[in-house]
Amino acid sequence: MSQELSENEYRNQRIQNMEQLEAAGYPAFGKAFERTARLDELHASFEEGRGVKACGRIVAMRKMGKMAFAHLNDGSAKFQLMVKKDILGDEIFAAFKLLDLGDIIGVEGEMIVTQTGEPTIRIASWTLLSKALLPLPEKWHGLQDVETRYRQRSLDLIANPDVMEVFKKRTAVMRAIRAYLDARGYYEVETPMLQQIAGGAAAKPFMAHYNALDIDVFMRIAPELYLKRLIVGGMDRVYEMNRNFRNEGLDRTHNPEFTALEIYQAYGDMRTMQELIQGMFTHLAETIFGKMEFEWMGNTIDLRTPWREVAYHDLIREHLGADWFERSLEEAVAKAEELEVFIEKGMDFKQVTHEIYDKTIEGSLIQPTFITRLPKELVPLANHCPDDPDLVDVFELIIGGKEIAPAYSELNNPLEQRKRFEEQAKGDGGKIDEEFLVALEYGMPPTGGMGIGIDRLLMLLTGSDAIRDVILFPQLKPKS
RNA sequence: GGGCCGGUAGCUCAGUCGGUAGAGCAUUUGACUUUUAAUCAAAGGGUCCCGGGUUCGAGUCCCGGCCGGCUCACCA
Repeated sequence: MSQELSENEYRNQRIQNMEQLEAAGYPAFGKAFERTARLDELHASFEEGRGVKACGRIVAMRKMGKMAFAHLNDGSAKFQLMVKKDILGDEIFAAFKLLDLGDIIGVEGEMIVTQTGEPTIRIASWTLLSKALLPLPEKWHGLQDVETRYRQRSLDLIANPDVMEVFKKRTAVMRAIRAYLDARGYYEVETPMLQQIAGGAAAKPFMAHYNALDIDVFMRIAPELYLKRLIVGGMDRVYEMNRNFRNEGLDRTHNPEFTALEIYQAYGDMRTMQELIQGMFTHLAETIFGKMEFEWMGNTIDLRTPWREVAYHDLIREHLGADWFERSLEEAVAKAEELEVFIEKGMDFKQVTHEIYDKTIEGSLIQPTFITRLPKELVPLANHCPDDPDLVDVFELIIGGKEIAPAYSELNNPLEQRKRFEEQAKGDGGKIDEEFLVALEYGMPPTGGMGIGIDRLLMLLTGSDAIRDVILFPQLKPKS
C-alpha cells in the first residue's frame, strides 16, 4: 500500500512542495493555532475592517500573477481569502503559491468585501498547519463513488458538505432527545454491552471471549432486561441510548451495530409512551428541522399530531374485508395467493393473516400510525389488554411503511414471564435469565416501555434512503 | 443466497463492430493585482478490479473470483 502510494505522482509532487515550504521556513506540520472564531461565526459576525485570525483547509485556489484568491473550509463554513503580493512581500507570496489544495493553514488579516460582494479575509500573514499529501476529489462533482465514500468517510466529509450536514443533524437529534428526556425526569443509564445471556429480543448475537474468566460472552442484542431490573430497583424513569449488536444480514435498513433508545417508565403503560413519543418527535421536528413534513423514500410524511391509532383487527378488516375474521383458513390462503403473498404449509389462520399484514398492509401505512391491540402470539413480553386476554396492550408505530418504534405495557408477572421464557427456550435452546426473573419476583410496578431505532428515525428526518448514510462508519466487507 | 447493474487517470465520466487508451476537473510549466467552475497557452499522468480462456490482436467476447449498488428471498 505505502509502496503504491509512494509511486503516486501527485503525492510525490506534494512531498516536493512540502520540502520547498520547509526550506522557506514553513514547517509542514505546525502547532496549535488560536483563531478568532470558526468560519461560520466569522460570517455571522462579519464586520468590515476588523482584524481576525482564522484557519481551515484550502478547498479552492485561484492564483494570478501578483494576487490569489482561496477558499478556506473548517467544517463549519467556507470563507474566501485574498492574498496580495504587495501586502505579503515577494517571498511570503511565493511560498503561499506553493500550497496545494487540501493543505491546512492559519491566517491573520482584515475582513473586507470584494468587488463581487463576497466577505473575504485579506491576509497579512499565514502559517502552514498541516500539509496534505493526497489530492482532494474533484471540486464540483465531489466524491460520488458510494463505496469510497463509506470506506473513506474522512474524504466524504471533506468533499460533500451535505454529508457533514446529515451527521451534524444526527448529533443535534441525539442531544435533543437526551435533553427532552432529562427535562422530564428520566435518568440516562448505561447497562452491559457484554452479557452472558443475550436477552431482551429475538436475534442472533455476536460472541466474544473473556480471557480472565475464560468464558464466552455475547454482545448485547438489547438492554431491555437490565433496564427493567432498574425499574424494580426504584429508578422509575430510565432510558439508555446506545449500541445494540445483531449478528444478521446487512441491507439498506440494517447495520449489525445500530443505536437504539429504550425508555421505561414505572406506573405508566403503553399510553404513557404514546404521548411521550408524539411529544418528542414533534419537538425534534420543530426545533432541529423547523418543519413537520419530511420527504422520505418517495413519500411526504406529516408528523403533525395526533397520529392515527388503529387496532390490529380493525386494520385487517379495513384492508381485507369486514368479514375477514369469519372466513375459513382456506379462504384466507386463497386471498393471500391473490395478493401474491407466499404462505408456508402448516400456517394457521392467524399466521396467514399476519403474513398478509406484513407483506401488504404495513408497507402501505405512510403517515405515522399506531397499531394497537396485537394478537398475543406476536408479542411475548407484553401485558395483555385488560378487556381481552388474547390481545396485548402494545403499539407498533409505523412511519413510511417501516416499523419505527414498538412500545408495551410491560409484562410484570414473574410467573407468566418464566412460562414464556421457558417456551421460548424450548424453541431456540437459549438460556433463561434467572437474575432477571429473581428481580421481577421482588415486584416490578406496572411499566410502560418503548424502543426507538435511532438510525431509522434519522433516516426519516434527514431524508436518507439508506442506513449507511446516517452511520459514520457502516459495516462493509474488507476490501483486500 | 438468487437476479439485474457497475468497477477505465487523483476525482467525475466517455470508450462505436474486437484493431495505438479519451475528455473535463486536478497536476506541472509559462502569462496574469478583484477571482469565485477564474481565464489563456503548452505538457505530463493508466495493474482498464483480479485470474484464466478465445483470438494474429481483448477495456470490449467467454468462464471463474473479489468489491459495491439495486432488488427478491431468507432471518427476525
